[in-house]
Amino acid sequence: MEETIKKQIARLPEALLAWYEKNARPLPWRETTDPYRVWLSEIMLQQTRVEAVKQYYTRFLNDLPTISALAAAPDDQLFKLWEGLGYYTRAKNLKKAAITIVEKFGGVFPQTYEDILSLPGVGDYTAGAVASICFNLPTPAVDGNVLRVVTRITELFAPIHQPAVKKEISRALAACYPKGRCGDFTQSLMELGATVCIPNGAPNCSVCPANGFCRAHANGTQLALPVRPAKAARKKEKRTVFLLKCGGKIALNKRPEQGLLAGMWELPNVLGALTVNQAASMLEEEGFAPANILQSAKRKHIFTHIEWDMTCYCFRVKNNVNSLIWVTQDQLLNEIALPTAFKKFLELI
DNA sequence: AAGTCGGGGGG
DNA sequence: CCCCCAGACTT
Repeated sequence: MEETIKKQIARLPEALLAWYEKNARPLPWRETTDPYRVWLSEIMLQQTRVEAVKQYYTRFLNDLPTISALAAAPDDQLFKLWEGLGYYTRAKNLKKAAITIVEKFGGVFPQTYEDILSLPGVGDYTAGAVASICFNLPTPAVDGNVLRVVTRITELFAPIHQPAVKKEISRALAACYPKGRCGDFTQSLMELGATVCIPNGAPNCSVCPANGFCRAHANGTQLALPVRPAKAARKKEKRTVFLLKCGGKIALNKRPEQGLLAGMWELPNVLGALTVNQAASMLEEEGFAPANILQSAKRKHIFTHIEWDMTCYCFRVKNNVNSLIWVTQDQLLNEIALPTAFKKFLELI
C-alpha cells in the first residue's frame, strides 16, 4: 500500500509549493521559525481552529516571551492565559516541557525529531511539524488536514484512526519531502486541507493545485473520504451548580487532579437536578446558615464525551465553609481561570 | 484499539 | 442537530 501511495503523491510537492507561495494565509506563527514560537502554535492548534488560536497566541507570547519565562511562570498565570481554549493538560505539559528544555537541554530547544518527540505533550504530529518548519527536516506532520488531502488524492478508503494507516501515509510522505523546502511543504499540505480540500461539505476542487492527479476528484468520491470510525454516543448529565455569595466574595472549589477539567477551579456543583428547596437544604446540611435565594438560571455545556444540563442557584449565604475557597469578583475576573462551563453563570453575580 | 480530554464554528 | 478541528495520552 505504501508504494502505491508514494506513486500517487509524487507530483504533490511541486504542485503544492508553487500554490502555497501565492496562497498562504498570513498567520502570526508563520512570521518566524523560532522553535519556541512554532512549538507553542502547534500545541495551541491541536484540535483547535486557527481563528480561535490567534488571540491566545499573541497574548501568550507577550506575557511569556521566552522558554525560560514559561518554565518559571506561576500556574495561575499559565492557566489564565489558557482560559477558554480547552484541553488544559496542554498548558500543563507546555510548562513541563519548558522546564525539561531548561534543565535537560541547557535552555536550547531540541533540534532532532526524537528529542522534540520526547517532550511532554508532543506527539508524532507536533514533532514532525516543529522539526520540518524550524529545522528543515523531512518529517511529515500528519494531522486531520493532511489525512484528508492524502486519502482523497490516493482515494484511500482505509480508516484513518488506525495508527497503521497513519504510519503508511507518514512514511509515503517522508519519501517525497522536497530538500530545502521541508517546512513549506508541511505547511502547504495543511493549508490545502484547511482552505481547499476542506471538511464539512464540498471541497473547492476547481482551484486545487492537485486536481490534475487527484483520484477522488476524478471519481467524484471526495465526500466519502476520509473514512472515520463511528462516533460514540455522548452521555448526558444533570448537574446543580451553586453560585454562593458571602461578604462580597464568591465560593470556588478545586477539581480533582484527574479526569474532566483536572485541577481546574469550578463553581461548587453536584450531580442531579435539585429543586431550589433541595438545594437550600443541602446548603444547611453542609454547614451554611439558612440561605436566601437570589436568582436561578439554566445552561447547557457540551464536552466531547458528556453533556451537562446545569441548573444554577445563586444564594446569598451568611457564613462560609472552610472546604471552599472564597474569592472576590476582581480575583475571579483577573486572576483565576474558570472553565467555560461555569463562566456561563457569572452574569448572575 | 478504545476512551478520555474543551470549546467553538459552520453546515 | 451534526460535523470536526494544525492530537496526545492512558488503559
